[in-house]
Amino acid sequence: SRNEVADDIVPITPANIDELVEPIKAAGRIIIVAYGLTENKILGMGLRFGGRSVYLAAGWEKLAGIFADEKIKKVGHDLKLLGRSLSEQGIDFRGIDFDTMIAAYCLNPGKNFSRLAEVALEYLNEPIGEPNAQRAGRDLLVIEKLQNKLVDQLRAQNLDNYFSQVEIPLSTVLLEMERYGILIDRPYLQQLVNSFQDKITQLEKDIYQIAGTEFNLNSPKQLSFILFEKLQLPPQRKTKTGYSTDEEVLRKLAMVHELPARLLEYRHLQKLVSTYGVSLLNLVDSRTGRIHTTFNQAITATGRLSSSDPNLQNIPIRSEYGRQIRRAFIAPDEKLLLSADYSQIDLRVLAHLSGDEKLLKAFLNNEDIHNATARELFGEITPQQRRLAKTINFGIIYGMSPHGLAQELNIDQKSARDYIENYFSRYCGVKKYLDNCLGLARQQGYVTTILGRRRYLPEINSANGQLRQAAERIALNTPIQGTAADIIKIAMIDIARGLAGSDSHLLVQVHDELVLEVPRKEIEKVAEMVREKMTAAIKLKVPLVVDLKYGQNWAEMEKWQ
DNA sequence: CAGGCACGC
DNA sequence: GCGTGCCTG
Repeated sequence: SRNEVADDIVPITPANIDELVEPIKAAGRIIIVAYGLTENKILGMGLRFGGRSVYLAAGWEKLAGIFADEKIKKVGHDLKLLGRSLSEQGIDFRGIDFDTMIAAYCLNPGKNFSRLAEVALEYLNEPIGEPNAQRAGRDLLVIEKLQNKLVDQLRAQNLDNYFSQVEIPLSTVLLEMERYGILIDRPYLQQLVNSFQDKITQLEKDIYQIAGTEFNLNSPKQLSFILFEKLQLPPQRKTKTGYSTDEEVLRKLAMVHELPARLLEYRHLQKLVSTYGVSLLNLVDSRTGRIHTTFNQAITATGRLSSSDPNLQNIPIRSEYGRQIRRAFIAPDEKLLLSADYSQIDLRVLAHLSGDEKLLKAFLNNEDIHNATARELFGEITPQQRRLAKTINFGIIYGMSPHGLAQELNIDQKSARDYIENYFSRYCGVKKYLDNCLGLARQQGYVTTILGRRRYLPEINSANGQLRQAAERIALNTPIQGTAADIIKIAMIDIARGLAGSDSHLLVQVHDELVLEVPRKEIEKVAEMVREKMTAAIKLKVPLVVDLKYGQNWAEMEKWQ
């Protein structure tokens, strides 16, 4: 049957491409495969429409009108990537209708379906060979068959709406965000890198002097020798390969020796320079001065997005030096950055899913949730008790064990267990809900989010205690984290629609935060629209609260009302 | 390529 | 709990 498929595809010379336009329009639907997308180029492209397949080795710009036409439905595998590539060549891409990567991800987000071959193997039990001249013809038919199969399975899991109304529209929103990019203040960032680099050089000198020898500061192995053998400092913790030299360890050692203190600062600055300084500067588009990340829509097991090249979801914020990096993300003069983040969305989701009376009441009264928890658990709200309550709240969301909580709070496991027991006796709705999650997970082999997306947990009944407990934490965390992800996805689609045709743009999503670029004149209108779309994305038993900020850069922002 | 480490939510 | 990325060896 391979030959039959291979014969099915017709190579088209650039001169004849124009003749495809009318038939494609008549078909109204086109399956696309593209090869060699890596270097902002395309090596070849297969198209299938109206029951026939063609292969183009060049000349697809003549089909720009087809690609840009929203009414012509596009079917393929990772179409956002194709859209990015076409965009580099000045060709707009609209009308994403079905994506086998995203469909397969919706059905099983725990698996890697980044390549068509992996989806074909899973759902058609059909291996895909090495690329060759006939590859496109076969891939087009594979996608056609896969679509039918995946549509059936989505329907069977009642995910067809979620797929077509959330994930598919989202892929276009993400494509636009990637294409638009976020502006970088390059001279500022370069200057900042230089000044950090000077500090690093000085710290290196100091550390070598204190150690009495030069060594590679970036090597935990060499550092471990200096700290624990040469200087005879007390090791705190072991790793697989030796003694740990992580931040927690160095903090302890810093109390008895000055080298670890310097090293902490060195590591911090080195991290900022290498991850957020140099590499960020290298990724700025020289034409636009902007950074164009890639949002991965089909990577995480919980349904969150991820971001890479560069990762804009882990830009520093906590330390002062870190905030200086963040300051390099700017709006052009006539515009502002608008940041909108969900307040405590995870705990609000937990309140909704569990129906716990105390948690619901705290949010309905718009209380500070960590204060409310502190009052409930300890009867008082000292800063210390609030911190404790906050850590416990985080622990609940992460399905944290007594062991994990003990480590986080630096207390013994017995005390940690007491805290957790106390929490569950006060918030018994939460306790019941989490127990029920575990029961369902064990019985069904999966857990679900509010929109019905599943995450399978093959290890949930494992005889291996470590694996089983890890699966149990996942079972507790995924419905919460995954539901929060569902909610912000809906909000993004609604906001993008609200912005259509305007000069305001979504730029970045950071799990519970959206960053937009907005003309100064529109800031009030857009801020209110964003708040409205985010709070109304989904109706929960508690209100969704959104905090808005605006400013010329991503670090220095003022509250919006 | 795995491990250690560190940045974010 | 969920990611990405730098560096070393």
